[in-house]
Amino acid sequence: MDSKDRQILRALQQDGRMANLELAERVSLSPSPCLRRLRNLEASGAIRGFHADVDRAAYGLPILAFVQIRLERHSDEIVRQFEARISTLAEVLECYMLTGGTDYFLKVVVSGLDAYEDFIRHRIHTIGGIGSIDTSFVYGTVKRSGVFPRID
Amino acid sequence: MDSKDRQILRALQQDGRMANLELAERVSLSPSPCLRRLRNLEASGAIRGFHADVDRAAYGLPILAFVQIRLERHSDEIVRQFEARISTLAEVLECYMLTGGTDYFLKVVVSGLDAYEDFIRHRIHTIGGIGSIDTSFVYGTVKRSGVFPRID
DNA sequence: ATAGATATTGGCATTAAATGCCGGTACTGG
DNA sequence: CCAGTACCGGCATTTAATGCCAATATCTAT
Repeated sequence: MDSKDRQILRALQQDGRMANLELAERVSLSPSPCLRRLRNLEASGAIRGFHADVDRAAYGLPILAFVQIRLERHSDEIVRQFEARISTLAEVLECYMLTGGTDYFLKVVVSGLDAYEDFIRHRIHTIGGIGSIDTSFVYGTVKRSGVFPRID
Repeated sequence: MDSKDRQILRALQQDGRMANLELAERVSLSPSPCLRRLRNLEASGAIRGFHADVDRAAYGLPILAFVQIRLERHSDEIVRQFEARISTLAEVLECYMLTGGTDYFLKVVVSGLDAYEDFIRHRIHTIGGIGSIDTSFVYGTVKRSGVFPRID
C-alpha cells in the first residue's frame, strides 16, 4: 500500500467504473501495472467491492432515517438476537455499534411514514430487549463525497 | 422505472462492476436492451455513480466517527458558513441535515485519536456558531449491505 | 560504492466485453 | 382491426481487459 495504490483507491471512490485505461493515465502508469495493482487491491481486501449509488427517491424509497437504539441489557443472548434480526431486515442498509449513549446506529430507507411506522412496530419492537429508539429523519444532504483524504 | 429497472439497480448495488453480459443474464434480458436500460438509468439520474468500497484501515484511516452537531443559532449566515466549511473538509465523508435534537450528522474518518482531536479543534471549532458537538466512535459493524429492498 | 536479488514497469498479442445498428415483436390507443 | 410506439434480440464493429515477456528500477547486504 503505497501512495500510488491510495491514488488508485481515491480515483475509484470517485468513479468506480472508470476504465483501466483512464485510471492508468490518471495515476501516471501504463495500463498493465495499473490493472495489476487494482487486482492486488481487490485480492488483499483493500477494495471490498464496487457499488452503484442509486437515488433513493427515483427507486421509490424517499424516506431516509437514522435510528439510534439502546438495549435494555447487554446479555449475550439479547445482543446476539438483536444483531441477527437486524441483519435480516431489508430496510436496514447499515448498522454500526457505537461508543457513547447509544448502542446501535441504523441507516434505514422506507417508502413513507406509514411504512416507517410498520417497520418500527413490526420489525424492531418485536425483536425484544430494546430499551430505547430515537429516530432522526434526513431532510437534506450537505456533503456526500465518500472519497478518503490524501494521507501521503 | 419498472420492476426490471429496479432489479438492475439492486444488482449493481451489490456489484457495481458486474459485466453487462452477466447483468443481462441475471435480470433475464439479452445484453443489448440491458445495456440500454443501464444507460437510461445513468442519464435519468437514478444511478448517481459508481464507487469503490475501500477498507478504511487498509487505506490508513482506522477511526470512523459519527459526529452530531447543533448550531447556536440558525441564521442564514451561520448556516451558510457552516455548510460551506464542512463541504471543504476532506475528513468529512458525509453530512446530512436531521430532524430532532441535532442539526447535522457527520461521518468522519481519521488516522487516530490525535488526528481526531486536531480535526475538532482546528477544523470544526474554528467554524464558529456551533452550539454542541457529540461524537460517537464506531467499534463494530453489524450490517453494511447498501442494497435497497424489493418494492415490486 | 557495488553486485546480486526482488519487485515493478511497459509493450504487445490475444481474448473478452461494450457499442451501435437493424429487423422483428409485443403493447396501446383510436 | 389497424397504426403507431416502445422495447427486445442478434450481429458486426469498436474498444477495453488480460496474460506474457523483456527491460528497468529499487532494495539489501557486503
